[in-house]
Amino acid sequence: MPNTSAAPTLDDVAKKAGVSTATVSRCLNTPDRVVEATRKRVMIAGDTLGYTPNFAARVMAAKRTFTIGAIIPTMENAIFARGLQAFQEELHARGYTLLVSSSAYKPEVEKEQIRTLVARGADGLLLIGHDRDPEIYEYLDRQKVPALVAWSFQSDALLPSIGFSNRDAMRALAEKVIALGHERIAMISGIRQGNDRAQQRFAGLTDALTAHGFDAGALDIVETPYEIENGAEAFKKLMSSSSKPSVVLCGNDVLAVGALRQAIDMGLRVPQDVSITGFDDIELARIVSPALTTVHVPHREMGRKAACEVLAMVEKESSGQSENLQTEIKLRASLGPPPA
Amino acid sequence: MPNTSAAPTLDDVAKKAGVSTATVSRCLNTPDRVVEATRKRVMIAGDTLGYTPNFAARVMAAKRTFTIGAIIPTMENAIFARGLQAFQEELHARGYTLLVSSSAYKPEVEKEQIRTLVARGADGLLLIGHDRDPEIYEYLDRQKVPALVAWSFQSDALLPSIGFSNRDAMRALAEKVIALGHERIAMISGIRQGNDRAQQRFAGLTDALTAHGFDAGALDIVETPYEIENGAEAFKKLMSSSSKPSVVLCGNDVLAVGALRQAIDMGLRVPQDVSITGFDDIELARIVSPALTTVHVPHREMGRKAACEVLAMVEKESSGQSENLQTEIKLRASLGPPPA
DNA sequence: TTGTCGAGTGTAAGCGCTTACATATATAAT
DNA sequence: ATTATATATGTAAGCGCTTACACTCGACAA
Repeated sequence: MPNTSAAPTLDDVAKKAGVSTATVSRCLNTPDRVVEATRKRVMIAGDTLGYTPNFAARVMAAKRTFTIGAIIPTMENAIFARGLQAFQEELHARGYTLLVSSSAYKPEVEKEQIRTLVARGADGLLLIGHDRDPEIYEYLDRQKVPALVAWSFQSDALLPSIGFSNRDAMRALAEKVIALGHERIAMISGIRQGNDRAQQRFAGLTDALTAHGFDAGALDIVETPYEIENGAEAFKKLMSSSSKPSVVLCGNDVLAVGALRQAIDMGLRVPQDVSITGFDDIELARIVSPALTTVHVPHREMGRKAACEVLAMVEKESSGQSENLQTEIKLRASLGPPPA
Repeated sequence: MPNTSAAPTLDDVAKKAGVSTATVSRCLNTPDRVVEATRKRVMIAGDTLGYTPNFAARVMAAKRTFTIGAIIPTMENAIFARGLQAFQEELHARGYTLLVSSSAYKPEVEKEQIRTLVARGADGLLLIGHDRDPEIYEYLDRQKVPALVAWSFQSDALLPSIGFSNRDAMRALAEKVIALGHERIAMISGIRQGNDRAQQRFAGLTDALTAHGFDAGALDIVETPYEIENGAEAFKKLMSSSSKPSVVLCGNDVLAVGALRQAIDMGLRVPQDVSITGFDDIELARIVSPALTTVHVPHREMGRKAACEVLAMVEKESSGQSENLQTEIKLRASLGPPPA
């Protein structure tokens, strides 16, 4: 009795077309190995039946999913959106599908999601940043799932990375700030624990401070999650300290926008009374007024290159080439010389 | 010979623990059907081996994936982010995983992704809006995959929906605008083709215009993709028309922010010279200055309720209840009376 | 004592596909 | 005509898991 109520299977198509299951399978996977007439018959049978291959079955048999998993810290803002979009576009062009999850910046959530994606047969993984439980690296190794890190370049890390030096970028920005004459410098950082980008950005700032004879240890810094409101709150806190900063460097644009908003709400003029800088150069940075001075990250290039490299690893053409992309400082209105 | 190089399977665990595969499976799925001592032994064996169940195999055997798929038009801005986050949180709390793809507002991409998600065994689907090729509904029906629509409420649609009336909401906003005395009204709409939200928002505006004796046919409207730059460009175009509008209603906040930016760049004061409104009330709407008057959509509530309803459908407790959520007009600084 | 029952575990049959290998048929070379 | 070779298709063995069903064994009632 033919399979009627449930979704049609390859077997149904084979019967309908009067061929074996192998032939149907070949029509789908290696069409040039089937003669035109047969293929046509099979395709028609498939179409009339409304056949869609069962993915799980295919995966089991072929041990390949043509799926790449990506775990990003957040989808709530645009920080990773553009890069991920480029990543996905490149994957799609090469016949792969992207599965995305967000970890909400929580290491244990990330860990769980890595396992989930691997269990789902992801052929490769894209992770953000290098700082995580070493157990995870062992696990990936054991499962033989290639993984690549983005948004952070580190040549000596366990995983290859396509990214940029958060440290150098922040240092370069800090140099500009110092060159303008600022001496009362403060920072609003994201939570550094488990986040190497935040750590490196902080380190970049202290590098510059130290290089110019400042006491980096005395740096006024507030550490807070990457949300606009937190940026605002942190800014308020910094401005109420005894040594009001003349410039606040923020760990990313989201925090900077929060700080900016708060500055305006407090009646401060930016940059006449206080300067504010961001990091990442997301769209938001150009939208706010004054526009944010920030570090431009080549998101799309990073996403695209990461996709190429992950696929090269998956297809065993590469064991993982790292690449350090160039960032660029975007000087915009939110940064000016310190008040006289 | 034991399975050494590859990832450990349930069989390996069974051997190591000295039990049958059935028992290992039961330990994982119905632990209370296995006696304490055995279970412990199995768990230890699994842990030492670093065992992770193979998802595809599990799906094949159990015909359930505990996965819900969602296809949203874009991840590039925050329009769907908050609602999706709530959706995902609720799913996670109920033991389901969310798979997200974005269609870039392209119907054919959405179609392909629906097939992909179904093939991957999604137990249920979340879609945005009602306007799509009927073939898709037939397909979902045939595959017996329950689907729910969000971001748009329509009681007579093929699929149940948890959303709000885009038409009523836009109409209400337009009423406010008209009540302020505006007579030269223009709109920047998203692409309406294949997007019922855009269609309905447009219809809401014409409803209000008609109700107040305006000639809705003469409405100055620019249709453009939902990107900030497009909003800016559209605004420029509108302002160069013979009848400069005194207010521009935008199809969403992203377009409105672009328009606002452009207005400022053109030296126009908002709202003294021109008023601008948005739709959706994403974070951005409160960040820009002046803050955007917009329609507040209960994103989180919608996401959470959609999750509950999809799961009810998946678990056959419901055949799909629709719900019309209330929106609210947020009057902020970007809307004022027309210039004298 | 014997029989009944239920709890705990094992056996083995698939789930829907891919693919190595076997087979059949057509074509070319001798 | 015969054999070699290439091309097209079929056969059947899994992939790693779940689960219906069978089995064993001790507790308990008759």
